[in-house]
Amino acid sequence: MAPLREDSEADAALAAAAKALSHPVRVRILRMLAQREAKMCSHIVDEIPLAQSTVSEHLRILRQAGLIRANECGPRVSYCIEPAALAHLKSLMEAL
Amino acid sequence: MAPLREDSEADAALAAAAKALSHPVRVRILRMLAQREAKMCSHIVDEIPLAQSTVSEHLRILRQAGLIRANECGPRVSYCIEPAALAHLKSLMEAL
DNA sequence: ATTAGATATCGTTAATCGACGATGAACGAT
DNA sequence: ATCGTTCATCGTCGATTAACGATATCTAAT
Repeated sequence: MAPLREDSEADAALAAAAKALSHPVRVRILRMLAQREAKMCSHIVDEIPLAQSTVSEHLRILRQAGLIRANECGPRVSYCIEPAALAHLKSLMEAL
Repeated sequence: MAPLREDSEADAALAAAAKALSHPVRVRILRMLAQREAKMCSHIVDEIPLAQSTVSEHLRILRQAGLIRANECGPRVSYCIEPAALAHLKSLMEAL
């Protein structure tokens, strides 16, 4: 029942998460969100010297990796950490 | 004395390490090296279905990121984990 | 000196990434 | 109904990545 190479899924999962963290701006965003509970997208854009569309793209990557979650409140969107995903990533790293 | 954005270096360091881990083959290589003490390059090539030059390139990336070390023994090269770098990476991850 | 084996490096190609401006969709306020 | 704000998506462009085969280097052995 076990796959031929039992670690290959964990390899892919860790690589995918690492890829999401492989850009300094995304690490910075994650750190921002880890400190305070949640942040409006516009607030994040204000603190990062990049175009709004670029920041939005980084947020999309973090979101698709499952590391952050978006909460829509009217026209605004607030982002927060997804604690379970972050914990999972940390455990994958520890297992190395 | 502290820089304006005190975390930017840690951001860059974590992003760089994550980038080195952002490919499943590199995760797999790191896992192989973490299990046994060291492995010959040829042994790694044998276990991975990619061209020798491609595996060598992945090894170079891991080496330049400081995560592994190469020991030349005659015409052979054996690779092993760089424990301090791995520990540093883990602590950067934990700090998230 | 030649050969064989083991690696690293080079050059190329297709694919992916990072950044941007422009546009579009959703919503609240006027 | 229109407007302004907020955010996501699209199209584009240059830069980077991943993979390969071919080639160069280095050493041990013959």
